[in-house]
Amino acid sequence: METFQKPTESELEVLKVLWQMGRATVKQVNEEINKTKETGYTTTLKIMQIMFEKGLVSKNAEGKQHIFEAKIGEEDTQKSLLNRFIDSTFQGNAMSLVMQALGNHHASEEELSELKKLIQQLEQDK
Amino acid sequence: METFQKPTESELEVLKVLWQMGRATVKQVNEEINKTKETGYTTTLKIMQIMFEKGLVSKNAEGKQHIFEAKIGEEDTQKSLLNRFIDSTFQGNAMSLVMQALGNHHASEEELSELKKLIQQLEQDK
DNA sequence: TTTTTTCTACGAAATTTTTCGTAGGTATTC
DNA sequence: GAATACCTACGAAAAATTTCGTAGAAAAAA
Repeated sequence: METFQKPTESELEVLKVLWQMGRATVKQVNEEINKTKETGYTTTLKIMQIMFEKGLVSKNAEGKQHIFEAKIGEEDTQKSLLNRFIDSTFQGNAMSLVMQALGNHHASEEELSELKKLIQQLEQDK
Repeated sequence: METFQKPTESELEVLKVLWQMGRATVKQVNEEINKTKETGYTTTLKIMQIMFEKGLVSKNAEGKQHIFEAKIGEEDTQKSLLNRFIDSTFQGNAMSLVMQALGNHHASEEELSELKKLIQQLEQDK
């Protein structure tokens, strides 16, 4: 996993759209974002230009418009942000985060059994 | 749990110290923070003054100096920030966060058995 | 080919967060 | 009681992030 600059909140919103769509124009990204939050086209464009400079996305001219793609993966990004979050908010105590997340959010039976499977694996890897 | 404004990164650092120490002066907080990150006294003071205005901490004059205390609890704050984080980074998928956290961080046997206990509880509460 | 529409580039304004200098007040020391 | 040390208040600068207006190029329509 390559290291990358921490994306800002706005950048993360863009990334989410790109992860979901694969590749998209500024217009498409902006439309998606506007489903949640009113944002001008040039605002989204600017964010994406900055992201390009930072190497978070790639650009591909196709006619006059540019097609963007995320250059950092969803899992890698989540992992990196998660580590930072655990450090900053849970004092590095990952288990405490896990317990809280489990306690506060409803989990289906299926999810729980998947989780148990993972725990078994972890126990074996000792 | 009362709602409160999201603390910024710097404010969170102050809160961590206050949670740990219970009550503390600006000087003490600043010294703690300086173990990780060089920061001027007035910087920390200003942050804490802003936090006071936001209602994140309480102040108590004792002689010429002020004693501060966190007004929001550690667990409540973690919970609130965690929910926000799950939404912003994991698209609301708490399980996905749990699995990643478990996978990336070493868990002791004790922690794992505690976790299993929690899962059992959750299964019973169905 | 002219007009209109659609995009990007760029720069600057607005906002939020962080940092710090300076002034002034209170206690302590000499 | 004057000098010194220690704290807080305040305001403003600096830095980071977000927002948007305007200009101009490319494509499409007329």
